[in-house]
Amino acid sequence: MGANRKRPPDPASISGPAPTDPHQPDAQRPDAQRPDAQRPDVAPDGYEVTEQIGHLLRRAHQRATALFQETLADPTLTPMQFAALMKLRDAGLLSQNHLGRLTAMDPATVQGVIRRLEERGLIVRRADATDRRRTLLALNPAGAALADQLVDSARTVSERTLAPLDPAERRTLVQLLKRIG
Amino acid sequence: MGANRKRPPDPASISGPAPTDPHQPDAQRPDAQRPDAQRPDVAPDGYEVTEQIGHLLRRAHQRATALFQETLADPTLTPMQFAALMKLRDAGLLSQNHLGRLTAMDPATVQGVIRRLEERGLIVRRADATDRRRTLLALNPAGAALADQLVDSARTVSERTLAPLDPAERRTLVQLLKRIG
DNA sequence: TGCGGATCATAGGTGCACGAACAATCGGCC
DNA sequence: GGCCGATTGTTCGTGCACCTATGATCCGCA
Repeated sequence: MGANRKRPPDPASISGPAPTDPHQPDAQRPDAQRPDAQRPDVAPDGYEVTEQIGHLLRRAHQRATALFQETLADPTLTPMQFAALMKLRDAGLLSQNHLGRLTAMDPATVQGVIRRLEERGLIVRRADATDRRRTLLALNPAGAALADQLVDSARTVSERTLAPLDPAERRTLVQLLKRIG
Repeated sequence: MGANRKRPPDPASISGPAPTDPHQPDAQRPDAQRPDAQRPDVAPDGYEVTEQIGHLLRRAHQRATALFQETLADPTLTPMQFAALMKLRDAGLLSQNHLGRLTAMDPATVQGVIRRLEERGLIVRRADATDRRRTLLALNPAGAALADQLVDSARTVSERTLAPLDPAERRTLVQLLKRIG
């Protein structure tokens, strides 16, 4: 994520950086044979990074994030900012650490996410009277309104992300991901 | 990723930041009811961020990365550095952009990854004589040796990541991810 | 031959992710 | 009542991810 999120994205582009193209001319170019013929040009064993589960998860997450950016009604919100917003919408009031646990964010990451949301005037922070270590977070009216307003397009994000799959496959994927997540 | 990758991780810990705990006392604390009773404490509509495909992919990728760090024989290598190493092992010689396409890395990201690999003395960069825009990349002997040496533990990473699933489920997950990735 | 579009590498900027280290505070237990 | 371990939030440092903008180079085509 990150980057310049100040401009509505091109609705035509669906991709992240590039779709892991399987084979381009490069490796077959006349002078690209190998450094000194010391390396074979295919894996000596069958290991293929691109086929590994870690890489596939990264790719899928990459595409999901790209779709989020180009589909959400407010393209200036990042996925994590949106997640924090929605969790606060449900919970009403949360400490930073608890928000982090609910959204699987590191405390140090929560720090940055809520700081930016506060700077944008979407949430308020106040000290917890009963536990002076804590900072309580809540949406302010602007944040609450924005949250409500974005739900529809957020559903579309999920819809578009799962678009290549039929309903049964979608359920299967979700279940499997929950088990390895 | 990132952080201090200078110390072997605790083999007991398998998690990322925290397992998205469903409900902790916080939201039910006496004073944590709601700001001014202006927000209900459950989603007014049925939208649950944590259930969305984007969040599940992020969580799964998070765990896969954590397992990578604590399983790979060389814990100082990041997933992307490792991926670059393996792709160069297969291809022998690649331009930076082509490496980026093969591994789904943005050109700007490739920049940083290969710079660090070069600083560690694992790869060499030289100008392409036939196309002066390009920088060709190749493993040097140290990089080639390291790459060969890490394959085994890399297989273990995938194995551990998929551990909760039986063989049929693993194949299903991989196929579904390829279709949405 | 020369021009315009495409490609390659890079720099600068923002945001997420996470480990480590801190200071303040809380809480249980002697 | 006081100490010690745990929790909370923060800062710092590193790395990935991606956008924009630039300059150099390549290539097809008139």
